Amino acid sequence: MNCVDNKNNKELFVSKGLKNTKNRNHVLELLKEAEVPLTAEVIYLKLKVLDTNISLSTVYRILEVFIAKDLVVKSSLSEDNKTRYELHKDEHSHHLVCVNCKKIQAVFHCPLEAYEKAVEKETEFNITGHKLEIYGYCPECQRIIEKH
Amino acid sequence: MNCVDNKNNKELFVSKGLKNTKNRNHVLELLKEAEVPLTAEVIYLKLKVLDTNISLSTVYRILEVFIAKDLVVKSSLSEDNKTRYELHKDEHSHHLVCVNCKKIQAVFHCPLEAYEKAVEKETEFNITGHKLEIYGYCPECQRIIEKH
DNA sequence: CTCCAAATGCAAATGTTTTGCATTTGCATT
DNA sequence: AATGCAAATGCAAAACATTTGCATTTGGAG
Repeated sequence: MNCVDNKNNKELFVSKGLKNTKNRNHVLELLKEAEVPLTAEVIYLKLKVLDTNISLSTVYRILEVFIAKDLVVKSSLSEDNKTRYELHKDEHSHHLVCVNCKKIQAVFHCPLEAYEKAVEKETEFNITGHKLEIYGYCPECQRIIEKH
Repeated sequence: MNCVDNKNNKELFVSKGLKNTKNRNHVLELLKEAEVPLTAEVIYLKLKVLDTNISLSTVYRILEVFIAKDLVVKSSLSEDNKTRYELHKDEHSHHLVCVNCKKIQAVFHCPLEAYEKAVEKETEFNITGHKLEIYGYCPECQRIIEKH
């Protein structure tokens, strides 16, 4: 089983051949709670605040191994040059990014299955996935901008 | 008019309030010829070869001003950490990336207009655009992998 | 409890992108 | 065509994000 759905962390780590460490638990918990993809630095800072002493390179290494084990995916085709990370879930969603305040919000339902099949036919690629990000102005920023 | 379609460079620069410089012409030409988004470094190296002496920071600055004037859009692939740049065209396309050899190929036809409208309704965002990347194995890599 | 490979922390190295500043260039104006 | 000035450029250094080397610590198998 590839995805992080309903499983306790220890069981998950063991099934992936990973040691069950404090740091990995913390990072995984943060990612589970997160509603949007997080940068390595944000993870590092959040854990610093929660007393935990983790080093930034450990955060990167944990994310790297999580990716290798298909627990996490890199996400964000985005503007800033920071890589963001999120859990690899079965139910896949996309992100709506406010171009003004940069707020990120998840959008469920993805209309691309049929499209992938069509592209597969047209290009002879064997399609394995896609990333989609949608940009626009969130309701709050629309109001702010209208006032000017 | 926002997009780079049929216009000579000088006219385009003037209409955007930009000086018509040798470097900007070279960068714009390269982007016009490119079939896939280019990194700043690739642009720099290609121009070096073509005798032109440009500095890497100038490449970055030109790309920055082209983005500000809506001539260019960033289109970073999440896999590598290099930002890529391509012309902002009216006819919009997406990219198909081989997860094995990293080859990039454009896909025309985009099925997302209706979806954008639906998301707009659902979220009250005012949608301005999206980025889509599709991943898979290209025909050549499929063959190579089958052999093993 | 012991032991060893795997995980971690820290500092230094890398690779990409940005910035400061002195010099050059495009172009509007004589 | 010559002049002046803001904008553009080159180069070196700075700023970031990410990765790596190495000495130390830790999880968990035996």
